[in-house]
Formats: sequence, C-alpha cells, structure tokens
Amino acid sequence: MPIRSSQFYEARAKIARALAHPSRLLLMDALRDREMCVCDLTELVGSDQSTVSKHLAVLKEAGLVSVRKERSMSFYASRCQCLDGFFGCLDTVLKQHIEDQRAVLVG
Amino acid sequence: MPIRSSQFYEARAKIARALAHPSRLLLMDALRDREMCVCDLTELVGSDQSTVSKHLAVLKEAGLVSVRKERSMSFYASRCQCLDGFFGCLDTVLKQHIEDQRAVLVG
DNA sequence: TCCGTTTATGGCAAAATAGCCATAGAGCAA
DNA sequence: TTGCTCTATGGCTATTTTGCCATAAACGGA
Repeated sequence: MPIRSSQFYEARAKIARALAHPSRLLLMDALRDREMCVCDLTELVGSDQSTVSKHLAVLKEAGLVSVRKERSMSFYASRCQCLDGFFGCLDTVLKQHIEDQRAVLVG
Repeated sequence: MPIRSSQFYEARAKIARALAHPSRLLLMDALRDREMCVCDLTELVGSDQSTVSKHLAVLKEAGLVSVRKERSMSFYASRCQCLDGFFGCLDTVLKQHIEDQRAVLVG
C-alpha cells in the first residue's frame, strides 16, 4: 500500500538528485534572479567548463533551469523559486537537529 | 565570488542527497503524520529489511527523521514538514516544463 | 534457557555519478 | 578562409551509491 505510485516518487527523486550536488546548488543560487552564460558560471563554480556544462544539463533535464542561446553563448536562468523556501524550512529543522546532537554530546 | 561558502552548499546537498531516492521519499511520505516501525516500513517499501534500515539511517543522518525505540522495535517519525510545500511548488514548475516539452514536440 | 522477532551493520558486487581531457560544432571577426 | 571564443558531448577513470546476504545484538515469550 504505497502512499502514491512509484512514478510519483521517481519523478520527485529525479528533482532531488538534480539538487544533490553543491555545485548545482551554487548554480541554482546564482541563477535565482538573473540569467548567466556558461562562461561566467564556469568561473563562478571553479570547475572545468565541461563539468559545469554537464551540471547545467542535469538541471535542465530536471526542468529546473531554462536556456536561451544568443550569438555563441548560452544563457541559463532558473525556472523555480522554490529552493529558498524549502531550505529555509529545512534550516529550522537542521538547527534543532544540531542542537539535539550537541545536547546528546554534552549529556 | 561564490554566493555563499562551500560548506553552505555542501550542507544543503547532503539534505538533497538524502531525499534523492524514491524509496526514501516514500518513507518520508509515510512518516509525514505518524510514526512507524521498521517492520511495517519494510513491508511498505518492499525491499529487504537491511536496505530499508540503511535508507532510514540516511534520513536520520540528515536530520530528517527521528527514532524512538520501544521494546525490540524502532519507531521512526518525520522531523520535517517542508516536503509537501516544496514539491507542491515544484509541481507547478514541472507541469509547465512538461507542457513546454510537449509544445516543442508538437511544433 | 531457548527461540522467535526486530533492527542494525559489515561485506560484496553492480550500477550510477563526478570530473577531467579531448574534441567537435557554431558563431563571429579579421 | 583562418583563427578565436563559447558550448556540448564522448570517453575514461575514480568515487559513490545501492541492494542483497549473512550476521550480530537486543528484547520478549515460552
């Protein structure tokens, strides 16, 4: 008696996987309120250009970013404003979790 | 000029990784409004008991669930009510994404 | 005590992910 | 054309993740 179909959870897992890398979270953060080209994003992330392109492809495939091509450049932009609210909600939970852990350590 | 520190994104990536599996999303859904023992969760997920235990350990390590031991059983409960809001927000984005893809296919 | 139940963990093999290099294609300028 | 810039992708290796089996520990009942 799964609560929902396996496709339901698979679709959401795909989104979560797309966000499950610090470089991709940095990309989502940078693209939150402006579009940027791959060249600038590459400098921002500090990895190889091909690596950044592949990270962007993962975000694109998940539907989290859009691309616009102009001249020889690709401009990426965020399609989703959900992350701040989500991680803000999680911050509250995490802070409590850390405090609980500290309490355990302190005894 | 990263927007935030690498630890910032690493911490969030850890949470996203914990959610990046359909079985773990099913577990979070099942535990949303009630606690359950590992035995019942194992039956729900349909994987080996050791597999479910390890999924639960991942969620616990991320601070997303709590455990309470009673008799010989472990009862897990969600520590976070952020998922519904987040995925609800994403649903809107995804529906639009799917529609865009269809529009491209149709031409 | 002995046994059955419940849970966690080590170990292993298969699968997925990550990151780099090399490279190809597109666009633009000289 | 030639060359430079920008981007995407194939290929490869290293790392991580996944899922099962086997097993151990904890607990309770007979």
